Amino acid sequence: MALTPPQLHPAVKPASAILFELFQRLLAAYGPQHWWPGETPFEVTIGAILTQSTAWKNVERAIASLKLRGLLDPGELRRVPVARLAEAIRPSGYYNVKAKKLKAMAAWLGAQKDSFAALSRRDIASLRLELLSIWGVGEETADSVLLYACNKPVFVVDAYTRRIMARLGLLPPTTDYAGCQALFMNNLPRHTGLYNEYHALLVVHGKSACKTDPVCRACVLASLCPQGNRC
DNA sequence: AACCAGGAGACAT
DNA sequence: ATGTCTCATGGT
Repeated sequence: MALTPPQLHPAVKPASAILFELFQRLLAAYGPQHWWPGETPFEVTIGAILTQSTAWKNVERAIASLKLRGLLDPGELRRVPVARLAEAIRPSGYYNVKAKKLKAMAAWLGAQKDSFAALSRRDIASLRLELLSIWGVGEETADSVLLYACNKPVFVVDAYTRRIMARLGLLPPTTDYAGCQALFMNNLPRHTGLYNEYHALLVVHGKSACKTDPVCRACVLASLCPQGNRC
């Protein structure tokens, strides 16, 4: 094509500006979240699997149960029979599949010498592919481990992120994981601390009143919503 | 008392 | 490639 039509009106506000403003508002409204709730990178990783489609409250119970039984350790997870592991994580739901997932993760960690320090030194792209190859680890779980356990600048996308972005009109509702992740990573500086806090804030906001209301009142993102109060 | 949580794998289309 | 089903406890 030879010609690019002249821009008749100034381009819409760049995505980078919108995303940064969104972040500022969430931070001002909810405050720093200091995620991930977990004392060690290993515990973060276990939590990332246990929280799949599950309320965090139930995950806390499962993790407490693992601690109580001395199972919150990669070696112990490898040793314990799956049936007993399933029983231990029962409050988190889906305990049979999740027991298998924890086993798969523990086995892989063993091949990494159970060292998150070593993992954190590795290349992001190849590490992500390896995490995705573990049974039970999908994109969100892999990215949660990369960001919150390995301190990598990788943006985590979840159901809340998708819904909020769609309601703000920043993405089509059908946008896939990679597309949603790209919006953030291509328009924000690749800083671990920023991604850490941003994702946490999106989750916190997602759980707020805006969850079910088609039109939410007193929403902290009100001024960013295109048509009415729908974030 | 239905509805749903900080998803992912198996399987059909 | 995209859609549907399954997995399961506990809170609202």
